Amino acid sequence: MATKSAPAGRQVRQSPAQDFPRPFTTVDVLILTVLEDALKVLLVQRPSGASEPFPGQWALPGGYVDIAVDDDLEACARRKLQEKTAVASPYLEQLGSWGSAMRDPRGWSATHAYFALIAAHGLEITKGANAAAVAWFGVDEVLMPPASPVPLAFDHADILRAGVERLRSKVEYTSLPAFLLPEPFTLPQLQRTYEVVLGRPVDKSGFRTRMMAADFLEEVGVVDSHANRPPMGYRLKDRTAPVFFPRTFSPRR
Amino acid sequence: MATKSAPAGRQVRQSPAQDFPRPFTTVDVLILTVLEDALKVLLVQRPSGASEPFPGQWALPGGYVDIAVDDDLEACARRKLQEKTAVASPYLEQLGSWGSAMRDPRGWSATHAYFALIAAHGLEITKGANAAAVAWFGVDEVLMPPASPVPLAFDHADILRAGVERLRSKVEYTSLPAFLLPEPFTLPQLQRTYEVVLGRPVDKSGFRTRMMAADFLEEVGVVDSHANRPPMGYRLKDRTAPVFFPRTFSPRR
DNA sequence: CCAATAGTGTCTGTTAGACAATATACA
DNA sequence: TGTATATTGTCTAACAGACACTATTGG
Repeated sequence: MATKSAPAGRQVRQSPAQDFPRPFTTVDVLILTVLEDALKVLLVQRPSGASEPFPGQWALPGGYVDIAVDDDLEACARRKLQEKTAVASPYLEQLGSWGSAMRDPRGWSATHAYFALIAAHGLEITKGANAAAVAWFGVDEVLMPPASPVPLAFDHADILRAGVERLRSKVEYTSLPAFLLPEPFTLPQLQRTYEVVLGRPVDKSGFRTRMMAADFLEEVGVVDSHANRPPMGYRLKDRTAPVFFPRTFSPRR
Repeated sequence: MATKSAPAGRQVRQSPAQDFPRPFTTVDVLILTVLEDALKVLLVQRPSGASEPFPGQWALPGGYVDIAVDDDLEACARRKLQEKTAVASPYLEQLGSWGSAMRDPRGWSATHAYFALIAAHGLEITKGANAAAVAWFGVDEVLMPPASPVPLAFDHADILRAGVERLRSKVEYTSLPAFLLPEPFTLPQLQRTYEVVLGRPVDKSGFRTRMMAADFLEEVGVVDSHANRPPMGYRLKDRTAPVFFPRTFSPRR
């Protein structure tokens, strides 16, 4: 919001300062969901051409910023998200950036990582244009030490680890897990999602009072049940941002 | 509005997949301190050459990644930090990245922003190599709406705003302000620092029990005082990372 | 009736927040 | 002694955590 805008007309193509060789710039997206009571990440298989780095290995969806198409980094991330899933407007947050001389064998590169939370639903995963395989993997499996059964390309394991850590810590004091469920969802479902992400049980009564006190849910009528009391269905009042709880979940040790 | 001239002709050597024209890559550093009971940011004046963007305006210290010198993004940030201040190992955290077609008149660019917390002390600010002016500015002054008395170059006001917001929110539940003080510091000094960053008073007794419970301070002997009870001096047990408090500061409303 | 899950009530130990009281320096 | 700041103590209302209890469906 710098009020003074520079004259926009000026087109400098080659100011001396730009003689620096440019690193190449990519965007990677961490697409997370909860499926089968586990936190999962969407991975794509890299092309197998001999000149490609990490041929055939699994990697985060992503790729070069296309300055002819992408207005900004977030638009680029949304484009790549759209290419793999048909999800229109998921929760999307910038995770950080990773850049170094060594992370890509082709040269100095920097990637801007985003993470998206989506509802797995009956979601169709669309194969990439180049028919590359796309699939969900349990994050704990992918990150299993010391040797992952699914070794990721580049430094994508670092990025995944950072994303999962960020999610787990934010879940302690935000409503983020609600973005992992399709609407309408019930409070028991939401609680289960919290438990899956946190990896520990959560007290029912306390959970419910917390959620209601945060005032971010909207009743949308009871949902069907099979052989017991039918639960109330809810949806988010605001799907663009999570709410922050004043206290962390369970500091008890 | 993305479809502007994007000549793919800008050839880049190396492997085929990299025919994308590369955005240029910079790193900017938000150097923050508390001085004269106010949160301040270090700004540098841009060169005044006619071919330079935003000539003479104030900006965050930063610049191009030099792939011949910088091993990774953080090393680049530390280098730029070192160029302006002589501070060896301040607290340094990645803030985020900003990239778009419009933020720099010279073309599609992406910057990786870091923020550093340093003790102002009797710190010597070193003028840049090109003798550019360097100075501290109160962040509230720089960000004053609707028209800042110190309009920043590029989208640096956005970056500053994001950094200050991040700091203010983290201060609610971390020991970050301790990195803004020279060691040894006293609890009243630390409390004052919290109050300056948060912009509101903090209860003395509660503050102290909180700090002691977090167990991140080390006594280092009483420090001189002028005409009253001399306070205890402390230093950080670990200068590399802040501690997180289990609860936010004052949810009272 | 029972089984199973949804949802609410109750009790209790802990603690944040307000503020009062005390400690220690110097003049 | 008084003054100024540092540091500790006390009281209370609020609340998290544990868990028991009630509610509502189908069979």
